[in-house]
Amino acid sequence: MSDVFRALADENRRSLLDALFARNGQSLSEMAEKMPMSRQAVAKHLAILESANLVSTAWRGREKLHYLNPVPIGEIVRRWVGKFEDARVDALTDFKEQMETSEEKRRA
Amino acid sequence: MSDVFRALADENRRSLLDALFARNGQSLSEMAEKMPMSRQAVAKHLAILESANLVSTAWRGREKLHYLNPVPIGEIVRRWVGKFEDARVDALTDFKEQMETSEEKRRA
DNA sequence: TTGACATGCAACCATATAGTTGCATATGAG
DNA sequence: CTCATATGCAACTATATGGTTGCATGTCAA
Repeated sequence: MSDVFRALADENRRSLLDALFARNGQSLSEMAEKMPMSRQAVAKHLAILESANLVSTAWRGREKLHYLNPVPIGEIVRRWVGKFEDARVDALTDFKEQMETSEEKRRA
Repeated sequence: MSDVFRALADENRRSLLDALFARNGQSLSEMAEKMPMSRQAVAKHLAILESANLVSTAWRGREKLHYLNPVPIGEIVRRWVGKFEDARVDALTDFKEQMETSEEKRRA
């Protein structure tokens, strides 16, 4: 899981996912052309996405094709984030109560 | 948005969010006690969470209290991740088709 | 077979990040 | 007032990260 967040932390890697979202199954060179960096740099980013299981790859001859991972990647993130989202309203309540409490303390 | 992912990329920062989830409105020292690092290190992490809008703070006297941000933080992440999740089934289809295509090419 | 193309591997570099320590400042308690 | 507590600020360090370049390897095509 930490791998997923780390992988998503980089803007360039999110761009790569966007590119695959636009057209799935692209080769490394293909993706590298659109990015403002060397092919090797892109290869590293894709490797990180792959090891975070956000992207899976398949060889076709000498080309390495990249696919948005068919595994429900989002679930991991959503589950973790969702936990906090569910607490949202309570948190707001806590926050306001706390603010009021400190107000009272100040006046006291 | 990139700030959010970057902020979440660190395990220690996720722990801090967990700690606030367990008990909202803790002071810096309070949170630092539970973490395996100096108070200053924790302060930096909390500052990052705060600037990513994941945590908001309020002073009560000399204590700085930390709250899970009442703003729907999850929305950002969920929306972004959800985009890819929606593409999940299609991606799987693409992937399989591509595999089969390369099979055929190989046999040809 | 030979050459061009696609990728991988390794060394290297600059900067960002996560941590430290030491000291300064502000507030609450006695 | 004075002292302890809570936090902030700044300098410094080590390692991680994102990028580069050069060369090796593997595969398709003529």
